[in-house]
Amino acid sequence: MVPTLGTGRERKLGLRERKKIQTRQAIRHAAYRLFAEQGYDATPVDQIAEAAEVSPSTVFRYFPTKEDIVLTDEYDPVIEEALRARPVDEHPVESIRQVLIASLRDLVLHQDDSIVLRTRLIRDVPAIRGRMAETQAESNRVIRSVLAERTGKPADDLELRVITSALLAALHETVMYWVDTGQAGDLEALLDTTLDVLARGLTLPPRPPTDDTPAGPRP
Amino acid sequence: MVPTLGTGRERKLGLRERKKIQTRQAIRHAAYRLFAEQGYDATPVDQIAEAAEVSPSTVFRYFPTKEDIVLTDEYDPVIEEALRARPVDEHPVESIRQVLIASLRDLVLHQDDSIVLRTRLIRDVPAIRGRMAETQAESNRVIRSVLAERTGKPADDLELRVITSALLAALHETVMYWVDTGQAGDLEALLDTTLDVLARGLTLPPRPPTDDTPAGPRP
DNA sequence: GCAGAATTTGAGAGTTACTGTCATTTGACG
DNA sequence: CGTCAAATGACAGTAACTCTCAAATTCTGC
Repeated sequence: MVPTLGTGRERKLGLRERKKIQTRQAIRHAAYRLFAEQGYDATPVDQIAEAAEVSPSTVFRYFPTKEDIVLTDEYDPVIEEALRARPVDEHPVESIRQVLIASLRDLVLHQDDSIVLRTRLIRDVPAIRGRMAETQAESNRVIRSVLAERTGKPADDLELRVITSALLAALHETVMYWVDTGQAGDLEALLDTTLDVLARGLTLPPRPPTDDTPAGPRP
Repeated sequence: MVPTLGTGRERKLGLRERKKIQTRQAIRHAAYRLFAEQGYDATPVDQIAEAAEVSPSTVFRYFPTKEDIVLTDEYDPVIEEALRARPVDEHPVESIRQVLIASLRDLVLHQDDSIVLRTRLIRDVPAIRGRMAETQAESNRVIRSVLAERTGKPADDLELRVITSALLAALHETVMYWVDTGQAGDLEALLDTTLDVLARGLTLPPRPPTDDTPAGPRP
């Protein structure tokens, strides 16, 4: 099969492709609705299929596992690109900080609240939480490869592995904290705190907030 | 295989309790052997039950999920106790370092190679890897509570959560690295490297080891 | 437009990890 | 020995997948 090269963008999606995207979204929307209504475990795939008006086979064709209906994250390429755009000699923690804050603002701008739904499911459903480890491992790999490129170190270098895994775990924990506290605080400020702790070498703050600085997040 | 009965401290346990321990081990040993022989996914629980000479019901009574046959770690209480024994004002990263190195030496002393088998399964089987996240979350909670006690901070404090999750993720990554490289290097030295990276704020080493400058503290 | 190729879909049967129930067995103990 | 509680096994049932194959749908060359 020889696709016509360089004929514009993917503006001209065939009917087939469009239907696929449509089906995918139908399944996901149906699933999210049912999960919210009756819970994840209490919602069989058959029911999702029925609600999305497809056969159960089709659901599994689009999402290899039920968990994948919730956990399909397409942020990795975005993060990767943004990360590559940072100055080469910048401290990794600082680079991540900038990239995350930027994409976070983007999300807020687009009123995308699916993160909250997703994060709640990740927190509450063990199966999803487990599968989350997989996607996090993937992000890990992506970020590590960027850091490897710019430091000249091999991608399987222990120190790189440690840096990225610790970083990602800490960030994940921060979002969890945010959701745990009802998304009350300012996520940006929380991320700042987290990255500071990391940059500080996992120590507690050098001085306790005994003065009248009203900086702390108040849930 | 003839089990040696009633030796050592098991004397005080009733026959019932001893049989329970025996059954538990029989299941686990059968499972490990079959997993090694034919792979995890290719080994149904029924087969494990048969090999262990118990009914499938019994297997599920001892291990709620198939993954739990692999992932039952009873190290948490040990770690917790050892951690509490450290000086209160010690840097958390340093406390962990000491505790881990001690228990590591203990493992090597007892010729316990189940860690390697386990870690390989964790690396290679997605289902187990996923469930691993759960047990790690549990360890997370335990360690966090110890740190909370000695710092006076609430257990759900963001900074504590960040410290423990980053720490555990980094340690897990280190063991993975060790297994990836065929358990060739010295695990203690690897742990040192890792904890140094954390204490250093996730930076790369200040200067590459090109000259003969006497390095920092090397025990 | 149309025939045929390629792809997607649905239906159904099969496997496996679990869950719940209940009768039987087995160790604990006076 | 007899009784009681705990452990076990047999069985039925559910739900998440997997595989296979035929029917429906879209694409392609003419």
